[in-house]
Amino acid sequence: MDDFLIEIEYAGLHSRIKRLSDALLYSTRDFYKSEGLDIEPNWNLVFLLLQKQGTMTITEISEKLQFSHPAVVKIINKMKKKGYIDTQTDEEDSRKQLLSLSQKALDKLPVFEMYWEAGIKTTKDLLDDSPDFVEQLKNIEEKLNRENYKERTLRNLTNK
Amino acid sequence: MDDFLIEIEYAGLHSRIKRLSDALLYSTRDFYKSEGLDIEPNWNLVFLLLQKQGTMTITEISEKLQFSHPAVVKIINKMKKKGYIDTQTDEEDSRKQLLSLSQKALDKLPVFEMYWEAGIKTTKDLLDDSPDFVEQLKNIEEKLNRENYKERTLRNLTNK
DNA sequence: TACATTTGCGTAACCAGTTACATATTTTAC
DNA sequence: GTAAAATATGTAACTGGTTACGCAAATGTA
Repeated sequence: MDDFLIEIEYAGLHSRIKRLSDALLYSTRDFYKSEGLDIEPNWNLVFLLLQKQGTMTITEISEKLQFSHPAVVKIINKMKKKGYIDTQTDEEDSRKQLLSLSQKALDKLPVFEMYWEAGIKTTKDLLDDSPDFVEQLKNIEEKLNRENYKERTLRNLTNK
Repeated sequence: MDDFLIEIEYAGLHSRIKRLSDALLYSTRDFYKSEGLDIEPNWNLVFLLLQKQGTMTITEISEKLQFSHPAVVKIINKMKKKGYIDTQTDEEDSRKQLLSLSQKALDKLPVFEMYWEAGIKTTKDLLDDSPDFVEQLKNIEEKLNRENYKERTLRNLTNK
């Protein structure tokens, strides 16, 4: 090989994870574009959520995905612009925007699902000789939920 | 729990990897800031490279890290602004900028290394009950190097 | 030797996330 | 019933990556 980030072992791990994440993201976007699909990465998450729940607010979605709410606002605004999302203000709480899938979204869903399925198939293929990856990723997520990287590292510093 | 991205299994994996990558990145930045360190994530990679190689060009660094060259330009410009990088133009090829660590960088290195070591310790702790994670990450990287996500997914689409 | 190609690097525009701040509305507490 | 606190959402500014484009210098080739 000759991949410096791998060479330096633990010192390169964060950057490798970012590199992987970016590669998947850009490649997914490229995939949708090359197939002429009017969707973007992450929209599948919103489709899935709204399909399941019917109607949700920005805050509910951001909690479910564990994204910041401005991130969700951005995603939803784009989806609205493409006509996939209907909104109405909650009658009992006028601050809340009730979001749901538009008719156009429902119509296109079967086609989108075909493409998303192909992506899932790819993900499974990528993992088929790494049977513990997902589980061990979950270990890491849980540890970081209990105590984040900064706190842990401060602790490691003072315990030198 | 109640983490939707985990619930939906393979459909949420890319976003989980991004979420993890972001969490590490932001937490690292926060860590440096809270300790009053004048450094940013990724700079350790440049320090390591230049320490090992003495002098490198933008292009060489971008190849080593497998980052795009504009990404490296941005990192180096920031490091220059803080006085950590000396540059001189190559006498044989005036397009090339020869980059090296400044005296200030060399002076501060021992302190920085102490902090980076604490980070590596954290990373090891995060992985200590996930002994296969790094190796299986490498499997994935290698697969994607051979054929990227888009190509794989196009193939999975037509082979339905 | 001159012209076409390649290379190095800088800049602009984009992208998907973040934090910080603002505002309007609702809820709580006295 | 009103003031204070909390909540929902929007917006601005930042970050760290990308691709696309441009230009100057070097290299290859007829």
